[in-house]
Amino acid sequence: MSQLLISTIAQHVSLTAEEQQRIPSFFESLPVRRHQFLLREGEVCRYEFFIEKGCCRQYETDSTGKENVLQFSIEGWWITDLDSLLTGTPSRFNIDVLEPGVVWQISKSQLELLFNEIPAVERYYRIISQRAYAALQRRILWLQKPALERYQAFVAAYPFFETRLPQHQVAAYLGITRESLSRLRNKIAKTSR
Amino acid sequence: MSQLLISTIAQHVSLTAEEQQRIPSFFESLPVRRHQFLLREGEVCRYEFFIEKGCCRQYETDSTGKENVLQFSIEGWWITDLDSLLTGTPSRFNIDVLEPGVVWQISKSQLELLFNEIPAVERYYRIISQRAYAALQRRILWLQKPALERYQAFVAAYPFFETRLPQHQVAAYLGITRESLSRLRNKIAKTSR
DNA sequence: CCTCCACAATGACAAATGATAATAAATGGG
DNA sequence: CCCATTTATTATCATTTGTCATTGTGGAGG
Repeated sequence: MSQLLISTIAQHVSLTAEEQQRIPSFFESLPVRRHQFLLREGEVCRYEFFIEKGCCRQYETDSTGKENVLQFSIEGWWITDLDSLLTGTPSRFNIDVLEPGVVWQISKSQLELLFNEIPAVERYYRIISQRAYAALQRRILWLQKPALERYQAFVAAYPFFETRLPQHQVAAYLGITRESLSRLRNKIAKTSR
Repeated sequence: MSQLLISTIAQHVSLTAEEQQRIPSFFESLPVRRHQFLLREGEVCRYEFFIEKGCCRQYETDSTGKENVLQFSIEGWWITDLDSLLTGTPSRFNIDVLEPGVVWQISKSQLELLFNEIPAVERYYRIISQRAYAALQRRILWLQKPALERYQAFVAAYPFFETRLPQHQVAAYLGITRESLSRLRNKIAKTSR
């Protein structure tokens, strides 16, 4: 039973006891190990994933082999390639597991079914979609600024990632090299003492 | 009569003749002059804007006074601060007019009414929302790359902006200085001959 | 026709960031 | 607990990008 899935949804919309009981039945849960792929570049994305425990990342590998991180996702967050899922086109992204844990997956058709059966979930989905859009906009504005400000904005917005993610993953999210990030952190540490 | 508004929507969904006639009545059209603001930072955004003619930009002014462009919008495109519009919170953005023209505006309540009366428009709205989301994702990946690649990706994706926008506006969109952009263009011109 | 102003290009220099390499430290899996 | 692997730091040097100053250019408006 995923208590977290229900409580996460219930944070934004009201659910009856019966709805709370039925929702998990639309999902499948799966344990995931480190380095496991939930989606590979070139595949069509078939699921929306809810992270119950652990940590995942969505990234592309560019022509030079560099990995650019689009998103991280931890307990209580969702992750998928929405474009591929909705249009049925092959994904440009990989989604893999950084920390082992448990994810709940739901297919496109089951999701539609769930929306029809429990409209509150559709409402919840609209709310978080809108938040995700606003988050992407903020991110674009960060990326138009120098590396130090990007990093500080990131830490301010997501302080828990600071301790949880390897630094080179953070660097790949910020669009800088791990060496640059190391220098920035060193500079910050110096000026603060 | 905005033929462009109808034809733009009809590109993605089917509309009856009667629907085509009714849609514009939910909007107000207004001529706009250069430098006019459709939205100012600190205001709550009240409208979604459809550009019938002309060109607008959405941007923030950061703490150093630098203007960071989030979006450009031309004939057949939409522009608004969705977050402010939906949540009723003050906007961090300005939307102003780069080229004089005509825009059609629709309030949140009229938009909801329109969705209820003509469901095809709601479907259209979902389709373009999804496209806008995918476009933001692509943009984030561009911004994680060096300036030259950002510029080339921009030109490849939106060749018509290349001739239409002042270069310093493009630079503010790419997150680089106008001087850097000028250098990049110079380098490209040299290598191509 | 002239003037003002927005826009673009360029050079010189400073600062930030990337690339490479070497080393140290931490961590995960048997 | 140990070892292989991953991760982080640091130094050096090259490249990119930003800053500042100057000049040129074209167009809008008096």
